[in-house]
Amino acid sequence: MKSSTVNENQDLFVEVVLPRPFEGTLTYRMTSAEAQTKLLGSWVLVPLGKEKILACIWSINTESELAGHKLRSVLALLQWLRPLPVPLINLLTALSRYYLVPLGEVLTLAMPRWISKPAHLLNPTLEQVSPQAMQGELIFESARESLEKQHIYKSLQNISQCTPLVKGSFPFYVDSREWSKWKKSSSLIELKVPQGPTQLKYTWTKTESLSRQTKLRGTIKDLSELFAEYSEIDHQKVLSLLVHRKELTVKKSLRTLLNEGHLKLSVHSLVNFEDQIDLNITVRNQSCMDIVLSDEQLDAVQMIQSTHGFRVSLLHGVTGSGKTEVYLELIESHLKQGKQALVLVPEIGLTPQTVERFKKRFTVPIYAWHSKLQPKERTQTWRNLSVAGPCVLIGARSALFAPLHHLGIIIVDESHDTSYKQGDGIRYNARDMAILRASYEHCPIVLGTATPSLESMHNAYLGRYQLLELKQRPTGAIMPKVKIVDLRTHRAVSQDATAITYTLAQAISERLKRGEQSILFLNRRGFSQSIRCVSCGYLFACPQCQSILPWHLNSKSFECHHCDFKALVPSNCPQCSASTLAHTGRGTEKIEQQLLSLFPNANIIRLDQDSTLGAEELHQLMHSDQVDILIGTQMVTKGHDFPRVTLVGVIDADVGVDLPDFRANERSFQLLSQVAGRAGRAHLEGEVIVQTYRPQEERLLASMSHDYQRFFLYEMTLREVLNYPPFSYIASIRIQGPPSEHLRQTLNLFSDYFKQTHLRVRGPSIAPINIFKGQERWIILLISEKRSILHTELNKFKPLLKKQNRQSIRCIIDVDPIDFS
DNA sequence: AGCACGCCGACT
DNA sequence: GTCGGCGTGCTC
Repeated sequence: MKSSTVNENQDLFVEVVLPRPFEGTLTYRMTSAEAQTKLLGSWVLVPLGKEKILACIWSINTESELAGHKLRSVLALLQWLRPLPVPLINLLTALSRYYLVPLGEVLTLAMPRWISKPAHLLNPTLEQVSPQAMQGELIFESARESLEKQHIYKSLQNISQCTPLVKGSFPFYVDSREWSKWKKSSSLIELKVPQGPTQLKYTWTKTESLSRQTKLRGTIKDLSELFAEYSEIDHQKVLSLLVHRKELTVKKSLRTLLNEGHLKLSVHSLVNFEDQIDLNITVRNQSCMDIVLSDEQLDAVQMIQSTHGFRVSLLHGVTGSGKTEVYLELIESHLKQGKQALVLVPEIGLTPQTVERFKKRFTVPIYAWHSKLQPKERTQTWRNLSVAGPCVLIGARSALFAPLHHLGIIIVDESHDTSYKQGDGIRYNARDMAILRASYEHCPIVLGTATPSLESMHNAYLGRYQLLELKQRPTGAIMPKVKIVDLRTHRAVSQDATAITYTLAQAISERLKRGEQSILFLNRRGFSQSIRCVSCGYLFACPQCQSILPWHLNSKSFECHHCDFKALVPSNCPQCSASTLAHTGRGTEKIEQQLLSLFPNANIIRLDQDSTLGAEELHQLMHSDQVDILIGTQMVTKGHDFPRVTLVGVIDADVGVDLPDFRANERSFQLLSQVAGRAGRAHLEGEVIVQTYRPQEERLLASMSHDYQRFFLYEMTLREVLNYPPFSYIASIRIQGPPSEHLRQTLNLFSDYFKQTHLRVRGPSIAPINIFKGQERWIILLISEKRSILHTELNKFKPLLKKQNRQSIRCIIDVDPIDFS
């Protein structure tokens, strides 16, 4: 990219990525005259077929294999859009290879759907008309010629290089007939892009004397006087100096002068993308001066700061150990150096609170980035970021691809959270990609969590990550006592409240008396109804394939999802012959009813997927004394700090562990640890009651004693024996479509194919949950001890997959899947 | 993705 | 005899 040494008008070849599902880049010509600015990552308008679309420059070459072929030229270099940061280009390229997603699709991650008002761009540099030019191009060409006769065309051309043209924002008058004519003649291209990041400064240059001006009166006279005084003048200033005239009249007169060639319009100051970094600016709010870190926290900060450049630090700290303080401290030091910070959080729900906390602490802009953001806000933030100085960006997954140009540090909060893995579309893991981005940015990254994923901890032990532990709670709060209640021996408190044992009911009742709060946690995620014996805990398994048998309401019988086994429910338990068979999977509403029957006077609120309660409202409610008991699913476990909660009850700690998922135990442990962290965060001692049919399992015993190490060692042994991650690498092939011969053929083809490879193959097995009626979903698991082998095989397989991807069958590769259903 | 080309059913 | 279905394949 040494444009200065390239001869004028010598052709360059640029490799561009288009937001289309193409595997690689496309090559276009570009003259070096256009190439005076930095090109890498720049946004250009290119022709593709008969379309004209926005693309991003991935590389620049002076030679090309395709030279001499029918290469087309870049239409325009859109200088008002800031080029994509180079580390982001590298990240997207790597992501595309790692997850086997076409580059073009990957680009859309860093390219928000610019759905603000459509802007218009005058086609400034048309391709040369070739003999074989299409009809459309000829029409266009003639339109351009007629336009070129007007001086005004040149002016428009200048402007459109620097900012998109939006009707009404012209410095001169354009009537709507003319406008629509241009649009129709396709000399204007409609683009959905944001307007330039800053307002443009227009400068007028007087070229000829105005003596030949025919009607030197009115506004024209005013203007000519103005231009006599100033040889160069800002467009806005013209308007402000002629406020006594109607703006439209001024614009019309300007147009006349322009059209007759008395004036030239040149666009001078572009947006200045070369920001200057302010060192040692004040970033901390005055009101936040008195924060004192504990020795542990201070150590962690110093250890992370001890090296410059890229390094992964795993910050392992129990709930309430003050990880956020560590983040804030680290971020502050980077902000002081004029750098930016990126904070990834798992759920949209806790973003507002986190944002508030950061806003209190820092004077620099704090931006939020999540899916609930309005398109307008999103575009605004995207634009702000591209020119931002020191700032903090807090967001979910997709914030990772935000155009931060001075990234100084990345924080991944709750880094164990599985929602970092995107479950549809481009199935990337934001935690892993964040590490990759940090490596390209040469900046530190901190993975914070109370329960590290086995993969992360494994990496820490291998020395790939720096491990930092926060073992104490600076507030002095002690960890809650955890009591395990064996559902096989403990009876329900009453006929009307079958889900609640006497022990739990007793504990709740105590809190009610003391005016403290309880949280009841119910995890019913992705679990179809099944039947179990409440006496011995026996769960019906398929006699043919050992998987858990789901019970179907419509057939009132068991139907195995992995084979063709079907059976009616027996009246007695096959294990202990008791007649105490009951359905699993109790909903939150049901629990609410049961609680009301027990405590008719208690104030109970429910929080689940279909509850309309926002995070703000919940917070307020819980801090008031209008709530005694909160019932909820996953959501109650995250981020909230409710000081008056002293009891957490887990209704059924076994939900989810029977899923055909080797990470089920890990997730259960993480969930239980997190739930336990909700109890007794302030000065009141907390208690956790866990109801379970399997009190002897390690995930429970370890979480009971708040012993991550114990769980880690136990589970790692299992993973090693079974050869699961982190001792192996997995990819899955998901095949979805209506049951058909073609589907069966595809499944057979794939499984036969993989049997010839070096990969371990499991499946195809049908996914437990069929989302769409009449659709089947199959999964083939591919396992290898070497990541490179897995990738090589997947790449070899990909053409085959693409070929089968038809007739309403969808085949997807999922690298590092977390979701096996 | 969009768009054209291409080969088989119900209509002026 | 044509209009139109979407299956297939290409776009620098």
